[in-house]
Amino acid sequence: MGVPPKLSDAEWDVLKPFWEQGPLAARDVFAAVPQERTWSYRTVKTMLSRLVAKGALTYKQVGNSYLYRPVYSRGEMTRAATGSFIDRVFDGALRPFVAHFAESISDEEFALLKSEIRAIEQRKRRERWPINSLSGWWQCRGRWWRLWA
Amino acid sequence: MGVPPKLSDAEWDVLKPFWEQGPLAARDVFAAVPQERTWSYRTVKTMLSRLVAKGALTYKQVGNSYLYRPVYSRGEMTRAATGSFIDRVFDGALRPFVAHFAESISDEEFALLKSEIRAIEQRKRRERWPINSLSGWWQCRGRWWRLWA
DNA sequence: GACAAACGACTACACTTGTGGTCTAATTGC
DNA sequence: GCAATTAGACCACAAGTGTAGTCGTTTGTC
Repeated sequence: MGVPPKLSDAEWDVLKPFWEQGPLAARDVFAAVPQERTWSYRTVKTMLSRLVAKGALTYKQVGNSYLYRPVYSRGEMTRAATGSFIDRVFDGALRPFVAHFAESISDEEFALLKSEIRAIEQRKRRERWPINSLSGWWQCRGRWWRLWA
Repeated sequence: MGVPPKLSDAEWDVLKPFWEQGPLAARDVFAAVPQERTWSYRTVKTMLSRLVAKGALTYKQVGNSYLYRPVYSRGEMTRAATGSFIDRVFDGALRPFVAHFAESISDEEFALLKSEIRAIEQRKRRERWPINSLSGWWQCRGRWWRLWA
């Protein structure tokens, strides 16, 4: 529980792979981080520790390394981020945000927006973001480890 | 010229009054800043200097004080901020942003969004944000000063 | 003309962020 | 069993941010 913490730019890049790939060890995150970020492995480690300190990640010891896992779903994090962004830039007012947003996009994007709206209207389904399909097991060092008992 | 700089949370609060009220002196900004910010006048001064250093404000000496003026319009700043936000949180992809956004809002907000879209579709006007109506003159210390010759 | 008020310049200082290094203990390969 | 690798713990350091203080000069007021 609690509220999703605010993340910096770099921290978002560290967190995103988790939502796509499930729980990861430090070395996996290092491999998954965007190439534009020419980070050293150490830097990734620092990021992970900070994200744990902030409450965005938890970890579980597996063998002699940590397997990290996000605390919040992508939906929760983006919802919080979008909210605080609108607060900061638009004083929390949705209307100018929408107005500005809808105006600054291209015609194609605008068409996309409309069709998206229509689609959402029709099927009001949840779970648009792929939720980590955690199998509950993880292979490492030739063994299988049980996760999140 | 140039690209709008990135602003911190507090800096947005300092900049907003300019777009609503036109050029301001430090004391006016101090008066205009949201009350939640229980800033000292000194803090506002520091913010102003930093915004000048960042290229978000310019100033002109008027009497013995500075009259500050934003370099970019609100539209330019919000466009830049929205872009970098979508980059950070949604990897620059508009579609998930729209999808997420449209899904996380309430029914009323959703209706508002649709009506806004329809309105925008009909009158594709520019200038949604009130542009500073700079008179070119400013009163201070009992005299009128010519601005931005 | 003197003095207080106001203003800009410069300084301070703790916290966060971006980036990465050292040290030591555990693990693994041979 | 021992050396090489790898992991986590802890440390470093510059830039940016939030918040404000001091100092010297200008200016409005009496």
